[in-house]
Amino acid sequence: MNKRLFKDKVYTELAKLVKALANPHRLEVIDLLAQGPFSVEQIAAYTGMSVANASQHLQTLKNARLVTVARNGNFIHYSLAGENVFDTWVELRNLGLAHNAEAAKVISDFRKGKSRDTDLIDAETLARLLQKEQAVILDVRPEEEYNRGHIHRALSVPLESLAAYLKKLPKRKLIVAYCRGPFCVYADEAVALLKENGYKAARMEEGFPEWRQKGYPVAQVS
Amino acid sequence: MNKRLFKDKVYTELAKLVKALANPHRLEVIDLLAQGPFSVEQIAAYTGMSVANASQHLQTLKNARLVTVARNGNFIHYSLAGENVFDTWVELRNLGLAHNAEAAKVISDFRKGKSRDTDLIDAETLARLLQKEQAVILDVRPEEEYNRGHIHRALSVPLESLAAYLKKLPKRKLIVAYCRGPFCVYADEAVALLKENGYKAARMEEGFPEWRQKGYPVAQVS
DNA sequence: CTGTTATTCAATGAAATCATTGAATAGGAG
DNA sequence: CTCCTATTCAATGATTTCATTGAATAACAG
Repeated sequence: MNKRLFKDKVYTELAKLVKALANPHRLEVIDLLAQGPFSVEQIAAYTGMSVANASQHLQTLKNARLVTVARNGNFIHYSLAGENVFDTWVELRNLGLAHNAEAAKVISDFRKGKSRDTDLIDAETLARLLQKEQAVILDVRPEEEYNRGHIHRALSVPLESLAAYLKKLPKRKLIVAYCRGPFCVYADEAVALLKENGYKAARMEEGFPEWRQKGYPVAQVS
Repeated sequence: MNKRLFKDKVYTELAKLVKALANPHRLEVIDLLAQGPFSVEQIAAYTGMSVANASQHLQTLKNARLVTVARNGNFIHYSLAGENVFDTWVELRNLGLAHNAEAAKVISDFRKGKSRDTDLIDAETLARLLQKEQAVILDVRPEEEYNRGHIHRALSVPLESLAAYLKKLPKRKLIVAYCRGPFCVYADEAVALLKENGYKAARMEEGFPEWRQKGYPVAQVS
């Protein structure tokens, strides 16, 4: 076989894979599916797409073998096709944040809108605090996602329940909120609310999937 | 700011980055630039593009901050914008080979065309052989690339010179050829030629950039 | 079986990507 | 300054991507 023909084929095949990732909606879907399986309807609702549109994007992800399908009664649940799909997404995300000043700015602007100085701690720091029992950890995702797996000792306090839950929290300890990932806004809103009420609060920069990826302690059914 | 608007912005920005990667020519350019800086003319020649077309693709890579530009006399040299660009490319490549059976097949078919049973060894194995001095390592890339950096103790034997070089090689030791990366075909052709002439030969699956990425010993001007 | 619900499919038009062509620039050589 | 060469730019048409719409499937409930 011709050398050039061979290379054309190889890079074209790889480009197909990358093309399947090269769309904002599909990236968001992958980010969401890192939490676990979701139905088309749920995916559409979470990402603000019409169901038909979500379905189409899911087809292209499926054709690229990035997601897998499982029928569950009347529903069809999509999941990431493997650990390495999430790993690649994280790699792309980090590259984007490092090289695309615009993306980094969008995030920091948004955070500034939520509270004057947002305290951010990374997974490594939180792991240390957890070990020394120096922090209360709040999982502010929907309870369903908490039930699928969460940081060891984290409490499930979905954002809607936080206001009612406030008085149960200690004022002296640091309250750390986390949610799905670095782009998830629940944690930012939780921290803002906590601070308004005089608590010491911070958000973990990453989300649950990153925590698990790094091998820190989790509680998980499976 | 609206939550959905924020997410749209973030994922759109990231998708721009991924879109810049989502093209066979641009992937090949990144693979090539992993060897070091090249001029537009060289890039066009190596990848089989017209100069104008290569230039356009380089512009989109530049706009995404994936490559950097440096003027050198009359020429303009493009380089990868950082270590992590190569890391991401490797991640995407691996994901592609793992999830896209078609891509894996194209490669294995091509290798089968070169020799009955292609002996492949990975960087880890070669590192062990190198340490025990049990292999002769041939760098079959163009000499210019060898000069920029190569595996410790590797000999520069560009493919064209291999036939003339044959008699200097020992028949008892294993001869390991490597080139730019897993898609580089020089090494396959070198191994085929070596085997035809009764040598024990294998190719290292990865290329020089991967070897360096993994932290194995290199000789390098810097 | 019939009706219901979740999902997919097919068709459409708007927008973006791509390769080619030929002209424009910008810097070095003489 | 003028010529030369490497690179970029602008315009064109072909192809692909994308969201929307409404119809088609496929599995479950009764």
